[in-house]
Amino acid sequence: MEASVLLDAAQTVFAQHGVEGSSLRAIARAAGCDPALIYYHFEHKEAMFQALLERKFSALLPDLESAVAGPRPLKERLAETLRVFARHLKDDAGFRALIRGQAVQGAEPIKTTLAAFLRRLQGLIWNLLEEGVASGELRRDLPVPLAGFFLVRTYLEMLDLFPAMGPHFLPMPVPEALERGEQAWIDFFWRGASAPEESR
Amino acid sequence: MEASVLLDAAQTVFAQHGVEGSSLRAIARAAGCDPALIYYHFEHKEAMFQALLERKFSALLPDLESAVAGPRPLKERLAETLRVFARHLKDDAGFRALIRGQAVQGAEPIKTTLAAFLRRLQGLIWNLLEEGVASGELRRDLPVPLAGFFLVRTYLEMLDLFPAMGPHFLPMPVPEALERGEQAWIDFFWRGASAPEESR
DNA sequence: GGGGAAATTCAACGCCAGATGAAATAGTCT
DNA sequence: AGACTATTTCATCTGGCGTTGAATTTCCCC
Repeated sequence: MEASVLLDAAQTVFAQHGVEGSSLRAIARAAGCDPALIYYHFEHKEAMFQALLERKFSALLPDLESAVAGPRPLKERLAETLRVFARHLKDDAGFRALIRGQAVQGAEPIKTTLAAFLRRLQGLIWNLLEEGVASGELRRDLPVPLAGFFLVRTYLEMLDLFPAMGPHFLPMPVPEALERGEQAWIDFFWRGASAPEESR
Repeated sequence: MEASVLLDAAQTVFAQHGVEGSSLRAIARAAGCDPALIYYHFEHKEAMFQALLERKFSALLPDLESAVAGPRPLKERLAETLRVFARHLKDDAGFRALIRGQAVQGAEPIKTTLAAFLRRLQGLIWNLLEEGVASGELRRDLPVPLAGFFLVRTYLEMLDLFPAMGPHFLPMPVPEALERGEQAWIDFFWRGASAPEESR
C-alpha cells in the first residue's frame, strides 16, 4: 500500500477530527490496513500531517506561479491567484481549518513547514503587488506585505466559513454568495489598493 | 467549586488541544478536581464548550453595542468595533482557532450557538454600514453583508495569525505589525467602501 | 523454485478515555 | 445537633489508544 493511500485516509480523518482528535487506529481503519503499517511509512502522526501539508502545497505552488505570470492585466492575475486557491482548497474546509489551527498552536516542525510555504506564497503575491506599485496602477503608499495578507486571507475566510456558516448569516444561497463574494472582494480589494485617478 | 473554574480550565485545555483532543480527565486535572464533577455541572464535553462560547460572547456583545453607538464619525466607530474584538480576543488565538474550527466542522448545537451570536454581531455591523450608505459616506453599491464579513474577518485573521506566524513572514516585529496592520486595514477598508468623491 | 527485500499483519503491553452509581464530605437551615 | 441539599470523590466498567517486535505474506529478481 502506498503512502499516498494512507495520506488520503489521514486527510479525511484529520479534517473531521483534527490532528489530536484523530487516532492512528482511526486512520488505519479508514485506509483499510493495520495501524502498524503507518509506523512503517511515517515516524509518527505529526510526521504524517507534515507529509500531507507538503503534498498539498507541492500541488498548489506551480498553479500559483502560472496564475501570477504572463502579460494579463494585474487585476486579472490577482483574481486568478484567488481562483487557484479556490480550486485547490474549496472542498477542504475541514482540512483548512486544521491547517490554521496548527498554524496557531501546532508544533514547531509544522509551523516551520507552513512558514516555508508562506514565504514562497508571499514572494509570489508581493512581487505581483510591487509590480503594480512600480507601474503606477497601485498606490505608492500601499503596505505590500499587509495588502498581500488581506488579499489572500480574506478570500480564504470566505471559502472556509461561507459553506459552514453562510446559511446562518448570509442573505443568499452559499454558492451564489461565494461567486458574488469572490467578485465583490476582488473589486473591493482593487478599490483599496489601486492608485487614485489623478496620480496615474 | 463553581462552574466558572471548570470553564477556565476548559478554555486553557481546549485552546491547546482542541475539543476532541481534550479529555475530560485533562480538564479535571487542570481544574484540580475529579472528572466526575464535570458531569455534575455539564451534561458532556460539548455542553461545556457551548457554555464557554456563551460566556465569551456574553462579555463581547455589550462592548460592541457601545462601540457602534453614538455620534462619532463612522470610520472611527468601525475602527472601535475592531478594537473591541482585539480587547476580548487578542490573547485567545488558540481558543479562536478552536471556535472557527468548530464553525467549520463542529456539531450542530455549537453551530447554532455560533450562528445566533453571528446574527447579533452582523446586525450591529450591517446597521452601521447601512447608515453609512444612507448618509452618502459609503458607496451605494456596497454589498453590505459581504463588506461586513470583510471588515471583521480580515481583522480577526491578523489577530490570530500574526502572533503565531508573523515572525515567519512579516518584515517587522509582531506587535508593530498588529498596530500598523490595524490602521492599514481600517484605511484600506475605508478606501474600498467609501463613496467616490464626486458622488458626495 | 529459491533467495532476499519489502510490505503487512498479529499479538501484546501499559495507559488513557468517557461515563456512572454509590459513598463521603461540605454547606445551609431550623 | 439533625435534616436536607449540594458538592465532591471514589471505584468501577468497557473500550480505545500509541507503539513495538516478531511473524507472516507479498513482491521481485535470478
